[in-house]
Amino acid sequence: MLRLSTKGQYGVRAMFEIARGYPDRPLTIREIAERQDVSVAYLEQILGQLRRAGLIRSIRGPGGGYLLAKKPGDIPIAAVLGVLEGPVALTSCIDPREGCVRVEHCVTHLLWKALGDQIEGFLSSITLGNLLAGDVGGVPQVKTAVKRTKKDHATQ
Amino acid sequence: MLRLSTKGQYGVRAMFEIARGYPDRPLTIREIAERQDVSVAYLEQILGQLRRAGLIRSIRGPGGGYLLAKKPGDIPIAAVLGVLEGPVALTSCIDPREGCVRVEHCVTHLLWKALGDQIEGFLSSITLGNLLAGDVGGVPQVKTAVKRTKKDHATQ
DNA sequence: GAATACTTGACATAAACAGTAGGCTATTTT
DNA sequence: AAAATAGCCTACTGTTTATGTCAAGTATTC
Repeated sequence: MLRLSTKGQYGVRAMFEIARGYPDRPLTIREIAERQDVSVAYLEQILGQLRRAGLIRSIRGPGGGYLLAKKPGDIPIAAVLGVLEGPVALTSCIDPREGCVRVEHCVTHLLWKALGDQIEGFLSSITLGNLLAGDVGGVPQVKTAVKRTKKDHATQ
Repeated sequence: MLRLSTKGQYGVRAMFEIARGYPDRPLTIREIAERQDVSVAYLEQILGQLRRAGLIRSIRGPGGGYLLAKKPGDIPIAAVLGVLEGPVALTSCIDPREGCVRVEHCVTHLLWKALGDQIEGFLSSITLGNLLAGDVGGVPQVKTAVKRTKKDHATQ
């Protein structure tokens, strides 16, 4: 369940490659494609989206390529995925572009909303900088996001 | 990004309806279908899977219908979705049924793994019982799951 | 002005999703 | 026993989305 599209995956991996060269060395599409084993043509599409969104910038002509538009630490994974796949919207019920016709009847609405926020929060908390440093998954398990009965106070 | 299939959504909603009748009143497919506005034929498939997985049990003949096989508090949402959609596997890289050919090269592997665990943990922490009680999303934002570098101390 | 590299949009294919259809079996009621 | 009720099972199909490919063009540098 909940599979991420390859587009999103490739996008993140491409950004990672570009980040490695930051700040001086522009990477050509060809280099990225080879290192991450993705077709050049497909990458063009992906990088195009990311560029238009302002996450990277391109330099044309010989010696050109792609560069990050900001510092790696300022680019959360959520931003990359947001550009390539739109907002986290587990159900059409939640999607801001559609809306829920039956919010008040929809018991599960809150559930999907909460999970979506959880995911969004997680992806926002991790930047390309973290990825470069290998700073991922430091906290294996997070406390439950359910408010249990009053007596159980969050220990953290 | 990360859309949940309707099958999973319907499944959870159906389980919720069944849970409302717990423990005495069996619900017919027809009732569930009407209340949750899903086709009977489609629901049959879904409930069949849930039944074979042991989450619900059925009673045939007049007066029959579906009942929860356990207490609502013992059925986490993760179990329902797991049956209907398989394990959380954001990437084929993570899917236990496929496996990753390039684990050590795959920088993002850890990232997807961590996110998957996060989601799994969340969905495991919420049961049908919580849903019945409206106990969802009590904690809107969870602390970041990334261990930041020492110099950048989290301001919040 | 030639080489390099990015830009754009149309198109092809395959897989997954979402749902339908139809017939069958079990149980209860009359 | 017959009829009515309710679940059980499998196959099929239309639609959408994902995943790319291809071809032709534009900008920049050497």
